[in-house]
Amino acid sequence: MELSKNFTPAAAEGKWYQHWMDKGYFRSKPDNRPPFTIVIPPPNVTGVLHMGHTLNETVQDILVRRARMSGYNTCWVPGSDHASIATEAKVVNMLKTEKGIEKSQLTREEFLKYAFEWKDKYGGIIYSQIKKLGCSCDWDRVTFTMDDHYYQAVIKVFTDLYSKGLIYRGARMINWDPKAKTALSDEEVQYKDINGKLYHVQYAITDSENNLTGESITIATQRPETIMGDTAICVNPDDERYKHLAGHYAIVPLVNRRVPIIFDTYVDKEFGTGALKVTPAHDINDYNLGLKHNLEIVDTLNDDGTLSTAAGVFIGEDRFKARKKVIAALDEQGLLVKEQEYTTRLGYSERNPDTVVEPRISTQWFVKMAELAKPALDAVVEGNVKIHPGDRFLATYKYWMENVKDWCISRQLWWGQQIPAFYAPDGTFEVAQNVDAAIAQFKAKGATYTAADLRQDEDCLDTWFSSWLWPMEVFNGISQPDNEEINYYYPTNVLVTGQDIIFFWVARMIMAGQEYRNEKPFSDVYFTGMVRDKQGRKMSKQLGNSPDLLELIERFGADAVRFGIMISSPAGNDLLFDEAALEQGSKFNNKIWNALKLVKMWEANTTGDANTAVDHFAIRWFESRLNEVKTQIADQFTDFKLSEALKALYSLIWDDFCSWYLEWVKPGFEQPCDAGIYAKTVYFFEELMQLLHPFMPFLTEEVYQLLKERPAGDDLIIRQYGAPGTIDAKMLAEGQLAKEVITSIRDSRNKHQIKPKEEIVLHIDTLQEAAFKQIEGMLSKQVNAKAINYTKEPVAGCITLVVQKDKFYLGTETVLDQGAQKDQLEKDLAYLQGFLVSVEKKLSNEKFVQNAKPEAVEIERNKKKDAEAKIAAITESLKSL
RNA sequence: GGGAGUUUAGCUCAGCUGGUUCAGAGCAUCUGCCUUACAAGCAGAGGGUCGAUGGUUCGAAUCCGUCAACUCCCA
Repeated sequence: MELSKNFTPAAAEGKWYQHWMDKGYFRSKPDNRPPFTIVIPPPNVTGVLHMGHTLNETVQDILVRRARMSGYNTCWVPGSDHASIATEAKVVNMLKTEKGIEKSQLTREEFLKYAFEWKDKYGGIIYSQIKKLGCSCDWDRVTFTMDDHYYQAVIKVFTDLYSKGLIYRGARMINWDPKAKTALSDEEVQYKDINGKLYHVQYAITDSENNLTGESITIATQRPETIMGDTAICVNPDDERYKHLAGHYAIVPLVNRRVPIIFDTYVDKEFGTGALKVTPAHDINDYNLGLKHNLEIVDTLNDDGTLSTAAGVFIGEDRFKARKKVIAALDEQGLLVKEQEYTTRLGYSERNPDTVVEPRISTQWFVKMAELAKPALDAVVEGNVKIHPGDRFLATYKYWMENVKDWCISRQLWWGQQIPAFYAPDGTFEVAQNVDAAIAQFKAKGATYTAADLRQDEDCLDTWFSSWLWPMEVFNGISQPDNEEINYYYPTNVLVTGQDIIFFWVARMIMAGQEYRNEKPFSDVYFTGMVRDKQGRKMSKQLGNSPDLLELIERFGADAVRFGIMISSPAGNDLLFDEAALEQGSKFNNKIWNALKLVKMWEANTTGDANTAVDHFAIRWFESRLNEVKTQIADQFTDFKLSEALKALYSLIWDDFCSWYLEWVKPGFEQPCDAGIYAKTVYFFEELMQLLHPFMPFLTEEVYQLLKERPAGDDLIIRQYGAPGTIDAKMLAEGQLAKEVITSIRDSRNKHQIKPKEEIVLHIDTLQEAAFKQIEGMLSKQVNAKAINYTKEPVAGCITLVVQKDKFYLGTETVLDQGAQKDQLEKDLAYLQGFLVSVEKKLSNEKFVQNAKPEAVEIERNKKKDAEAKIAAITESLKSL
């Protein structure tokens, strides 16, 4: 069969993915093999694949494919999460722009119907993209966090934790997203440095009798629009400036509220004016002060970020517009003393990045974390769950777990699991899996209600409250504990994810696993870095520096994309994405393709018996080299050093196999290929494709199938790895010597400007003639020598060079520049002499000889001997010039 | 403000518990080649005071202290 000039990825990708699917190779059912399980970090159902996913999925596919070829029953579960805030925002937006419907016009049921329609329409896009990448997920297992069984599992866990006292409802200061009108957890707030202003505002003072003293106190605030919510002024008790104000009051401007002056060491004397206005409803620290000093709480904001009636002024104005108006009003009244530039950090909503989060007091549902965190912390600290790379993230994990705060899990949204709390008209409530159970619970307490009397909590649960069950519930491990699958697949083997969700997700999954199965959810966590552009900037839609993945696959092929992303991705480090790496990948494709073409050319013209053992230097050498790399790669996989494993393979294939091995066994022009050598070469090629398969599945399968006729079912994807054979160190050293000799001679030819086509005569002065005799054929071909002679004397009129301890003389037609030759040799000599001096210095140092390990001393002695021998060789050569 | 990490060739990074000619790889650069698998290629080459500075040691890119720059996480 005629092979195309270059490898064409698109055809191979479609063909083999379909073949693998048809054969059911991705499907997994429990059997008696050991399982290797990975659950995909569920992407957002409305999302499309970006570079971060690509890196993630590629890593997972590499691990899964390698495990599949190593005797494991591999199961990679795909799926997505419902992403409540993001999806609800998209659906709301779509309803408004496409249908002109406001969310407020719809009932919950109607809205959810639209949301599910949206999900059905867009939810599958990401799966087809993951397939394009070649990922070998078990597509019969696609799971969605709003599937019926999953929904039930979440409700079950909620009611269970509630009954254990681990979930409670309470009023707390929470992070409020005024755009989405929902609470956020601490992890959903992102802080940014902002240039703001500090406004110094004067408050009049009254004494305890409510008489103006004529004095005033100046506070500094970043948020003048909240002063209408002030319920105290706080100063440090040690601050001499304010000591006399004990028992006095201040008058809040604009609203003329009389508030006490309180004293607390919390206030920093140095900051601002040393006087703090306290607004318990709108600042977490003020809130805590308020609790301590029993202050009134005046909430001056509505849920959409506008001023409430409680503010008294500028009612209905947006908080930022109100700020400007308050400043103007204060200025007008002469109360604004000064404005000061000030850098501060503001919290923004993760899901609405342009929206400043508002601290707000509200009644929400919380998970008590301390108790759940303990076993989850131990699991990691004791090494039961191993984090890669190294302990870099261990410290972060530990810190968070030891200082964990309660988790706010209620969201004022509809798209998600509705909180199963049922309220009676009198305000009492029961948490139960459904309304009937709630009625029964009420009844047990002596209250009789019908379903119509009860009202279910309007809010839904945080998406992470469903995601934390992912490794269990994808196998129905919560909804049907102890089913065959959960017992077989759980705990899973590896979780591959971005380091940015260590708290959102990883920590909480470990908590849930420990709580519900008393077992870790996975043995290893592999954190990938962030994908950045080549200038090191994060990829983002705003910058437009995020490439279109499908377009990249179209241009370079999936294998090249996988190669490019893995080769530049050392474990845990950020990845600087550069198309040059993908180009390198497609060149690698092509290199392998051409090697295949070369080998196929030999196939048609072989001679001899393929079954006769062949004793060829190149074969013996490559066998050892292959085994060496196999062993190395096995270790690298154990350490999750995938990038290094790929580099090792790249070099093994390109340099050792293509540049050396194939050249060494290549038959002469129009000569037949020895059948034994041919068979061995095909075998090596297969082994290489097998090792590379997890990284570049399509190309390797294609080449494997083309190398020879295969019976049905002989597919590379399921071919099992054999144990690495023996590594012959002597063989490796001889191969190394051969390569070095060839390279040095070629270098000499180059330096002396001998045309590639010109043949030389090679004279070798060596003590190990036998070693060179066995490689004469390949040696003369590689340096273009017409004859090889052995000598014990310098050969006049030749280029002289020394490799290790052997001397080589190149006889040539070209007239040589003796001066240049001499210069080169003298340079080498000078270097060696300097080196010798340093070694001798070391050896003459008594302390070194006494203290160093005997091996180290021995090594130095050998270095000395080697250097002396080389110096002798070069000196001799110089004499002959 | 608290914590963690990084700093090695023009770029991206390897270099494990100090000791082989230890200063490496890939990409980029330069030179010579259309050699009958591959010019998306072949054959070669050049390039670095290992962030700075002290110390430990017979010996430091490697261990310790201080400083500087950058990155990330947390408040």
